Amino acid sequence: MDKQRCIERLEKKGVRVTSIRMLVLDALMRASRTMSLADLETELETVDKSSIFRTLEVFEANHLVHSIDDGTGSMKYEICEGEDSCTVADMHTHFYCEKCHKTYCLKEINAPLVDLPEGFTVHSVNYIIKGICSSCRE
Amino acid sequence: MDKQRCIERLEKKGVRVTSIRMLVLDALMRASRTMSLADLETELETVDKSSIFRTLEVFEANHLVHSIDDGTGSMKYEICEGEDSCTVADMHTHFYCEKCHKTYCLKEINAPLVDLPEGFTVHSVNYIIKGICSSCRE
DNA sequence: CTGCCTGCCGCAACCGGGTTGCATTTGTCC
DNA sequence: GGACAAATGCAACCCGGTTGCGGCAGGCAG
Repeated sequence: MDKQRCIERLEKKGVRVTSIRMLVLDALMRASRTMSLADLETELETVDKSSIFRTLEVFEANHLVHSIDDGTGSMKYEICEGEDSCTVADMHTHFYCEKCHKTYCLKEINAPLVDLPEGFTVHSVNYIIKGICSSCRE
Repeated sequence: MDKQRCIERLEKKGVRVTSIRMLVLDALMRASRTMSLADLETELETVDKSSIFRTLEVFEANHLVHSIDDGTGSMKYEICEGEDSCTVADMHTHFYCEKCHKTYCLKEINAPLVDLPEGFTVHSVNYIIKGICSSCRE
């Protein structure tokens, strides 16, 4: 685990450093894709799910992670790339594979933004494509 | 209630006509926006939620309605416009108001479709914008 | 008409993800 | 060290969705 890097990141956002926060942050940093609360629970056997849940709350409030609802019924969490907070323009596309049930981050593809009717204010955008991923179709 | 219209729609899809199916279909046809299972439960006081649930399953399987996950934790249902099944190209944008908690169908705005990396097959697209709707910002 | 069979429906119980209340532990500051 | 605040673990709860099962209704055969 890259202890130093975790501590830096936490301190940079003014989040108090604790052992659990290190564990959760590290797991998310190592993950190549999004993780659900259940994923984290499995990986961090010793940690209670409510602690993970509250940790994620804190992380999200401090723009360390953002959450994605991929429509599977369980929220996915992903570490924020930029050092600063994620804006609407930064939101990227996610792809949910209906076969292997993984949610991919297509970081290189920004979520498209359509024009809204008069009077609508945008806070966030959620763009999920469902289908079969490249490794599942053989 | 436009009884005749309901019967037509059901028969056209080969769905057996029952009183409950009429009620659910009618409620959805009258709705100007998406409805959740809970919304339907409230509107159709006399009908059990499991019956509504199973009715919606049948409707969805027969392309009478489609479901949208707006990220609020409760699925929304919306009557299919076209007489035939909804394709990816037909999917339109939805807008969730964080103040009044309603999900709007922006029928005139098709969901954008981005290019995916090699090997990914698209089945469906979910495009939700969250923010404040025009009637909530005064 | 009668009986059978299939599908629809209501009830109650269940499930899983998320959330909360509360007591305990940990950490910080003086 | 002591006091106070924050973080954590545990257990219970909540809510939307889902299922098992028994009862009912409607269509069809005899």
